[in-house]
Amino acid sequence: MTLDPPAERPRNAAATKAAILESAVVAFTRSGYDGAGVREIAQAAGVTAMLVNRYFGSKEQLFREVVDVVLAPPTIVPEDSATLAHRVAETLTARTTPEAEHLDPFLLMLRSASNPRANEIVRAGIERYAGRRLAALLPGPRPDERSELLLSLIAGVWLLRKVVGTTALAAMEPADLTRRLEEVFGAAIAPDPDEPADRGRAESGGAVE
Amino acid sequence: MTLDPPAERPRNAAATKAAILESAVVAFTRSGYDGAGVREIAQAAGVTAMLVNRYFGSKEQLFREVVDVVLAPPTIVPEDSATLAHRVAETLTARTTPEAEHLDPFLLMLRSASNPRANEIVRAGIERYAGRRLAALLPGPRPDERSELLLSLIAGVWLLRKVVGTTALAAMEPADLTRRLEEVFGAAIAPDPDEPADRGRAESGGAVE
DNA sequence: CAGCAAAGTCTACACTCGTAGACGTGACTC
DNA sequence: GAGTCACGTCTACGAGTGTAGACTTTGCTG
Repeated sequence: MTLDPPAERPRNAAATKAAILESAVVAFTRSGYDGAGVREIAQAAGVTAMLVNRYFGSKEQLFREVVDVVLAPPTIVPEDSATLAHRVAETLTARTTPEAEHLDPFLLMLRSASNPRANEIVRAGIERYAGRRLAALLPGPRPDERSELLLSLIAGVWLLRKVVGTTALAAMEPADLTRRLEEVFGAAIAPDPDEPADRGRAESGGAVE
Repeated sequence: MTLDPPAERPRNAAATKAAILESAVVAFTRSGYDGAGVREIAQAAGVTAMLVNRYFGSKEQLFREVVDVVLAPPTIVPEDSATLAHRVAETLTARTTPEAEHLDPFLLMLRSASNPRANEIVRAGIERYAGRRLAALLPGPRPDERSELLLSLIAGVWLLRKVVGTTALAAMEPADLTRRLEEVFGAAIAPDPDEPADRGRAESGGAVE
């Protein structure tokens, strides 16, 4: 758990700032941008609310840094695009079981979608990190469209299975769900469903930097 | 548009209550449960904030009625399960184009997901209306699982394409998106991907490993 | 036309939120 | 060991929220 009891930290700006940031990640992921209060974040970090604004300028700036921190490391680490659908399906299933308490970036996105400012910050982050990184793994034309489509499907499963918590989907047998999601994701990222192959073929293999 | 200018309505309890409810549908769908204020809802209906509580008891009760009103009519009206994937894909694509301003129940769900109370109300509504109705159309075993899975995928597309607004997905060619979504949805609701057909058929024994 | 219950409004309360400025206090340097 | 500057806290403000009770006005009915 990331719930430190007030750990009597000696005075250290860097450590305190890191503690606040970590606490903010937890709070924003659990309650969303509007749902998490500055005082609550500060208390979990063992400081006062004012220090949050002193180090991060404002709640919005803090959220911006949280999004960066959370989206920067690769969430999905696929080795090759062949087994991508399977691996994503497997990971997603595991992280969205009722018992799991994984703090996923998707939760942060879902729970902050109601606030327009936070939403815009998340959108920029998604495109800059997850979308681009995923698109680089997809062969065929228009990889960005298929990568964002895959992200959207993943987000949807997170939403209904873990946030909203609809019963049938939440209680679904992991093996069954994984197998079915693999089919679904495969259809989403397949190079071409049935359209002629000449459209936008030029950029195949164009690795991003 | 549902934005009435204060239309000088004569005193009529039923009409006023209906106006408040309609205004609440718009406000909650646009801003979510927390984002929409009682005063704002009342003003759009041409009344004072107090009247809202007088007629609906509380904001939460109002939201409950809104969810009922919004989820009761069938959003997706498929004739048969064969063309279901295609029709859903088509409708979803049309409603999530950047130009469209359709107030969809999915938006209400997405934007209210951050609030636990509202979330629970939405969950109950989804299961009671959309999930059950959709499941009735799906042949094969465990239709509830596949119906909720389809709903989750739809929600995900709504989220990224219309709420978050990621660029590639939002700008995607409607025909391309429809075609691809049809494949995806087809994989989600297909009676059985590759598992033997005897599983889940006889659930009286409950021998699910 | 008069009366009266219903429809609608006004004022106000208790609370939470993010944030600004003034004020202690700790740890490191000479 | 004393000075000093960064680190951290305290008090408080202004705006916003949902809601309760007392008040006023309207439309219907006799």
